[in-house]
Amino acid sequence: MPELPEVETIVRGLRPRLPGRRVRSVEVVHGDVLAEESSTFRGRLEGRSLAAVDRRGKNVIVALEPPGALWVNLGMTGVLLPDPPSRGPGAPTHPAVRIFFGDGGVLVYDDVRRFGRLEVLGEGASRRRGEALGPEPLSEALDPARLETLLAASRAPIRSWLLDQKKVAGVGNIYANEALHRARIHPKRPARTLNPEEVSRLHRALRKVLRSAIEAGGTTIRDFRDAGGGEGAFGTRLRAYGREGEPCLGCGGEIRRIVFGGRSAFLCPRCQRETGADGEAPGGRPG
DNA sequence: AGTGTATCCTGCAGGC
DNA sequence: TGCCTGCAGGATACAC
Repeated sequence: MPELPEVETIVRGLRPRLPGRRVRSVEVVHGDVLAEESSTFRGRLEGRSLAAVDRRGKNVIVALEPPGALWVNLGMTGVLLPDPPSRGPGAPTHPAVRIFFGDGGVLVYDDVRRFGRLEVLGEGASRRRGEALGPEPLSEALDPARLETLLAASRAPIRSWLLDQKKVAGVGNIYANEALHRARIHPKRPARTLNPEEVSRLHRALRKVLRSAIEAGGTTIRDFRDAGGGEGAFGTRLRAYGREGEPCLGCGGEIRRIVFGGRSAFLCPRCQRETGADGEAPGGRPG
């Protein structure tokens, strides 16, 4: 569920609230969200302090003291709620892990489907985990030249390429579709067939859509909540994702849904041609 | 290397 | 109202 903008929104909400707090105890309600044994997880966390909150791709990283890090991948429906109310609006509905602090507060990991994963890593393992992910799309590390080089190495459909966290970190199905629509590139185009102009458009569209979504506090389709339990406002600004049958805001054509790679893709067949767009010979060279 | 499929789970919308 | 099917912001493992 949460992609880069949603995770960034969560991280910004947690940042003023977690650093400096010491873990007194950990309650594991559903051990299946842990990448390790419950006892191991608890033993690694209890007694340590939370030092900082950061994001890498779609992961929340809580730096620990003594040094190490709690990595949280939110899966489809995971949320991190600091000091939530115990009942009423904003209360956890499916708590999986509760981290109790010495000051009497609590951080709840709540996850309806329990596809999320929490893991406490040492410094080295945490660094290696970060290095295994592709560059951050909003960082200087991913300029158009770098993107072009990376794309040239792959025949995968561009939408699948964007979803691969080892290629670029943080892009999920919503923003992959949104960026491709804005860049007028068909989701199935093999990555290596994008010409420099298209790569440039994709680079710009990706950054713009991610930045705008962060500004809006992310996209709430159904489950996403920020650290305060609030919803993201970007849903009303989606141009392709989830708009099957509705008019394309660019040309008035009809947004269509296709399925490949096991996921829905949304596109405007007029703005995003699979072949022959603008006479640029997208779709690849014969041979 | 890339693709299709299955798996982990629960909830919700839509059709009947 | 109930039952059924399909679908969901993710990640991974497997066979081909």
